[in-house]
Amino acid sequence: MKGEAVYKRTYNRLIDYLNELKIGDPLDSENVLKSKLNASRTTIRKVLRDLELKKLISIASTKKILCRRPKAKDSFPRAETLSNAARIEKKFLEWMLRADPKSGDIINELELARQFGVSTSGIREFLNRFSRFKLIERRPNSGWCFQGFTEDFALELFEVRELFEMRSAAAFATLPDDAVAWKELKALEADHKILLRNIKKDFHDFSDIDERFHQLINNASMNRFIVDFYDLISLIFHYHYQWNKVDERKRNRAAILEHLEYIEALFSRDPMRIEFACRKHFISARNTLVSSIKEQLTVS
Amino acid sequence: MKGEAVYKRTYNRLIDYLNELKIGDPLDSENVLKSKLNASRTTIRKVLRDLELKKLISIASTKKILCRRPKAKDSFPRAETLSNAARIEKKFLEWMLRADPKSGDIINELELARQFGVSTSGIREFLNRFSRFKLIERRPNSGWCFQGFTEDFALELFEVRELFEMRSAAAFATLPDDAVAWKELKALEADHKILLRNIKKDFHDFSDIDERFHQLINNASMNRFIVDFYDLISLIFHYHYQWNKVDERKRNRAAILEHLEYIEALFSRDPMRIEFACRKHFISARNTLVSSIKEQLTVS
DNA sequence: ATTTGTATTTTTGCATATAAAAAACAGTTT
DNA sequence: AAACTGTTTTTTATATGCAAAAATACAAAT
Repeated sequence: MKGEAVYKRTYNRLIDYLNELKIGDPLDSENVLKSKLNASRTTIRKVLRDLELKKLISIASTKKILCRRPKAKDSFPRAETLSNAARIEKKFLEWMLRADPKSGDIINELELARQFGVSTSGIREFLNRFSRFKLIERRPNSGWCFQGFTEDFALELFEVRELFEMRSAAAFATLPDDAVAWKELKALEADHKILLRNIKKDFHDFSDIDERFHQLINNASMNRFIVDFYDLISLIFHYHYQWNKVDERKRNRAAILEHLEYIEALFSRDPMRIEFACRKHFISARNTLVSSIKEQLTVS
Repeated sequence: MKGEAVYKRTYNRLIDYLNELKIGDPLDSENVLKSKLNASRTTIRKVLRDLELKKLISIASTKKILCRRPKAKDSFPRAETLSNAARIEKKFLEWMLRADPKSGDIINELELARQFGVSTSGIREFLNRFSRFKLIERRPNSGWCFQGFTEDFALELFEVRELFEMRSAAAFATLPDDAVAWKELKALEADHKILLRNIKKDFHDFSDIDERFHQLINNASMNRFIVDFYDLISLIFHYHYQWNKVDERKRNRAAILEHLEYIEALFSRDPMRIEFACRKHFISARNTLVSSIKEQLTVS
């Protein structure tokens, strides 16, 4: 009744591990595997036994050796390695995109459970965790009320985002010269330039690079609350990118240019320049988000 | 299996309602009672039937009338009107104060469930909700790891708190003259002055007035994320006030004076004065918190 | 000292069961 | 027909059950 996601995940990891070996090579001890694969010895042992049954390895009391190269189909499908909780999260986000619930809509645990084919307790636990994003609100003894991704929501989100990132960017500028963050920023700058050259076909890749960039800056704050808040931003952007396709290439190109200016400002370590570039970027990012919300509202 | 907290709470509320009536008066209809007492009609009906059995009221198909005045012992004890979830929260906070878990300590659901005399699912749901405060962290397939109320934690908390409140205070200053917040601020100012006069005996009341004051300011931000963050601040202060008793009167007196200066600055609507007073208050508040954490560390 | 075999105990993750509460439905009465 | 009450259906809050995974223990082997 617990699902076997951990077992399958560990199994796949062990296969990946075997792929690094040559036939005849000995495997690490159970305890070493345990820490390498991040599972309990109990699970490791179960996997090892099953791999022996499949003649992938041979276990002779003291030494385990690889017998044949694993094939692709020796692994479990990735979907089966997801925990129930992860699966529910995925389904819920997909459902949100499809059903596009509006402010005031009520969601009910039983209905979602039926729709997703999982138990109510799973749904309940997920909604409880998800509520930290303030997109849903519990009504005691009744259901959950959808708060809607409204213009107000976006503006409040951006207010905090800007507040946090201005602070983080300032902190970034004071990092010591040998901090790894500078190297990562250099690498990101290069990636931005490459993407800018290939913008015609690769403009979709921006969302990824955008997240990496802002996350890098926010991490410089060394503040768990600021870093944590970026989870919400990521979620919203992931969600929002799904429906705002108009002018995407043009918008992304403009954003890359802003990022490059922002990066240059960071390298200059000049607080005024940083503040200026950061604020400029946020103004256009906010406008993009807000206008796409308004569009969405007129569509539906 | 659901507990009868809602029933008992509604029962008590209905008793309170009856206390407003004279013997022989008719009660409102079920639907009116439903909205007055904030419960479903189902629950209202159950309570009404039970009150009839106890001869407090008489129900004649169409009209319900009060038969005798309710006595104090007709109500249920307040403790029984708490939901299971609320009870667990209370117990957990008490437990935290007593056990004073340190960074790295592991808490386990089963153990807490046994200790609190509730089911593991109740504990699990609570811990899930509580984790938003970042004081505990889930270890998948293992327990929960206590993060500890360390100096770092306090500093990060204060960084965000200051960032938010500076913003809120600035927003407060731009509220229109007729906003209720100004009246509430006036009232709070008076309360501060009264408390200052009676500081010798009433210094304990400061914690309450402190929360009201900062909450009022933060509400002016009109930002759900900023307002929400104050839940964490409240929790931490409630928790922290329990063990830092040294110099409490002196500290509170100083804080009241800072508040009064801060309030005056708000009334002046001068951004510079506000920023100055706000920052000054936070510096001493942070020092108080940090030094009491250090003290706590040396004690244990 | 590190590994493994084996057995046992504990704890987690998830599903299910059930009483309480809410919501929906259907008559009545005014 | 609007407001009220009686009845039935649906949903939530919580406890319980159980398989999977983790943790523990210890002797035997290298």
